[in-house]
Amino acid sequence: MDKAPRVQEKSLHERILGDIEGRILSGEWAPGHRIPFEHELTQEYACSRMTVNKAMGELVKRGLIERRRRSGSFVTQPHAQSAVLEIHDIQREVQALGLKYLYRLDNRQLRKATADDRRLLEIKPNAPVLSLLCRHYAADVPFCLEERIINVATVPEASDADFSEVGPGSWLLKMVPWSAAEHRIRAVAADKSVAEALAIPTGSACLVIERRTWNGQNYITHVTVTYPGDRHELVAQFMPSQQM
Amino acid sequence: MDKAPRVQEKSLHERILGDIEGRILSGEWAPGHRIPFEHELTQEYACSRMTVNKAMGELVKRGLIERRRRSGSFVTQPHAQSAVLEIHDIQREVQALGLKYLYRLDNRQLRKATADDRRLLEIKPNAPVLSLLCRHYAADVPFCLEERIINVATVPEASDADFSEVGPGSWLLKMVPWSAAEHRIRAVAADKSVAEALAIPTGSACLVIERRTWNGQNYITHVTVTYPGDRHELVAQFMPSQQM
DNA sequence: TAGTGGTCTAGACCACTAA
DNA sequence: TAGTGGTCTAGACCACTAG
Repeated sequence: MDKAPRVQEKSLHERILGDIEGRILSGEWAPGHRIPFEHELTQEYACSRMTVNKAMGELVKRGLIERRRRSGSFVTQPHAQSAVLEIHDIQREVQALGLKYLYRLDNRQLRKATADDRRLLEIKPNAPVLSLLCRHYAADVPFCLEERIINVATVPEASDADFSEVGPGSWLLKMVPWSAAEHRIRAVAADKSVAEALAIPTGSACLVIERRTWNGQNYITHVTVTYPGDRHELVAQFMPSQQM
Repeated sequence: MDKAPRVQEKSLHERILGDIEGRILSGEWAPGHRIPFEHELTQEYACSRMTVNKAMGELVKRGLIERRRRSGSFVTQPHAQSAVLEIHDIQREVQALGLKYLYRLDNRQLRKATADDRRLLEIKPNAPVLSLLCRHYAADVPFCLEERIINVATVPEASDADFSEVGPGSWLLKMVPWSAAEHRIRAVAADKSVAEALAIPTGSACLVIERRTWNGQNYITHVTVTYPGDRHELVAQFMPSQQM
């Protein structure tokens, strides 16, 4: 079959996807509505079933429809919001703000895992961990405080790195592949030591991001990053999925 | 028996996807590495190009590879961490904790947009907005404070709803389709009015989530939810993208 | 210009399940 | 049992771009 190659047009499956998504988001097709069968769309768009199927598969991934064999495809009920939160490397983050970046290592300690370490990294007693305390500065003002433990068994090279020049976050990102991370985000009042480290009043509101990174077998590292609340903000963009 | 086992076997494109993803995450294929051409994978897996192509397309969406015509497909540089942050309906959130949920509307006002409203919703001067102030309780203790404005032009039904029984969040989720949302997350110290509303000391650290929801054409609503910092935590799980 | 990926076709068989 | 979606095939043409 010949096709008219028109310039600068969306591909057909994108157009089908967009049409249906538009009808759902506009409310024209309410939750529960059965959308046309693949073979009907095949006729409507004068294309093969594979092309329709690709669009439908994407709608499923975006959570807009559910498909049931023998029944058809149905607009889903409104779902919980999920947002994509981008958590950047701190150095990049500061430099993206156009500010001078400075890193400083305050403490470095190679030791046996404490009870806390064991809980955070889920490792055995006496397993070696590298404990780091460091600060990141933006324009010579403390930007955030980083408290990190590294599971040395999973990153043996870490025990040789001194982290006096390069932050452990950037170093790990380059050295270690990881496959999953858990984040916890909360607000806390700065205690005395945090307040001193960040040069803010004791009791100030701080945004704390806790992150634990997993390589598929073990936890690699646990980090707590504390930002002065009035100087930092996390931005998350909801997207149905990835754009096509 | 030669018959395939009842165990749910992955489809072929999922297996290809998993194999390649595994090699990338394990570091076997470092960033910049060129992965086999489609026609090579076609031979390796003894399948058609479409099947390989489906897996490759998914790897692109997950941000693990980049593809260039005439050059091939390459493992991308380590990317910024992105995490999927689920933001739930507050009622569900409280009930999921096994606590009694109570909702209370403190203030409801239909008015012309102020300068602030215009900035937040990107609407014209004097456009009508519905302004709501309400509180959510868990086990009879204030759980969070919700300050919301609704763009009445996009949700005319809102001007008739009184929101004395149902929270505007749940109501909107049911009534209005939306396609995008922006979130801002920060830590702030409770001012006097917030402190009173949440029954916490003035100056306490609070986690603030600001969200603006878009229907593809206009902003529908802007909401600021304030949680006492010591009673709430956001949890985000990193995932490469959507699971297949 | 040659080789890659992007897209699409016109079928096919199968698994699942509502009727 | 019949009809839906899930997956796959063995081609094809085209756009893009490195060489």
